Amino acid sequence: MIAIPLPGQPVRGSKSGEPIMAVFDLLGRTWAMGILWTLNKHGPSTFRGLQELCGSVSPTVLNKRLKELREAGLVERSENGYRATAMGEELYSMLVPLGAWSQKWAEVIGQK
Amino acid sequence: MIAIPLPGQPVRGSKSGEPIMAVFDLLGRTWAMGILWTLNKHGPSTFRGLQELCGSVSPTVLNKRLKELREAGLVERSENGYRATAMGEELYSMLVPLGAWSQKWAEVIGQK
DNA sequence: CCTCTTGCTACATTATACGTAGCAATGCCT
DNA sequence: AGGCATTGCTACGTATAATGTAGCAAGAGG
Repeated sequence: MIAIPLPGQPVRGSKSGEPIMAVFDLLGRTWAMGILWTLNKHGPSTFRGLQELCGSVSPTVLNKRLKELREAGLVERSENGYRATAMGEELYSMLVPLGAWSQKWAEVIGQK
Repeated sequence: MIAIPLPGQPVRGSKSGEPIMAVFDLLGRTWAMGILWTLNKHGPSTFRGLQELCGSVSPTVLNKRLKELREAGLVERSENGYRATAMGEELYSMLVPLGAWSQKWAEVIGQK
């Protein structure tokens, strides 16, 4: 198994070690952005809570993603379950514009 | 093979059909963001040119991603090779802040 | 002790990604 | 026309990742 993507190391998808490529690797795994999105939108959640909020995520993948996100310092465990760290919230805030963009994109694609 | 992720349909990672989930699926595949990033940073590139710029992408994956990105209306073919569409550039502009964030993240992680 | 919830792990199946090889088409150049 | 280089892929075998169902160990509450 390839390691959890961290800056300064070759990652799945790129061998340059550029931080942005580590981010792309980290986020470019099933449910990674979805989990970050959900955690920030709904606040802290338990493992099972996240499973329900995400709807169709298998516990295997959820567990892997949570481990990776925790190791990357974006998610941590609290008394209320998993929650985003300050870094995680910052990253989330950069994903937020994607939400609005995706609506627009949906319209454009739909018109084809 | 699951279809190319489009809004309004269940996608890999989510069955809700929300556009944002389609975006997460589309971008959450190896090299998808990397290609978008490279195309916008270096301008239009040929297939082989992209292969070199990306460094370690296999033609199989590059071809798949390009097909998906074209179908999603983010990339198109021009006389100078592949290039980002207006929509693609817009999406790219939302990824740009990630570049700066990733530098900061690299420092924080590195200090551990 | 029994039951419920939580946070996982096991395992078998399917889907993706990787990497090397190479082919068909086009554009030179002689 | 013949030969060579470049481009945009496709084939194919292997390796890695994701899915989905089942279920177990630990803790809380009665």
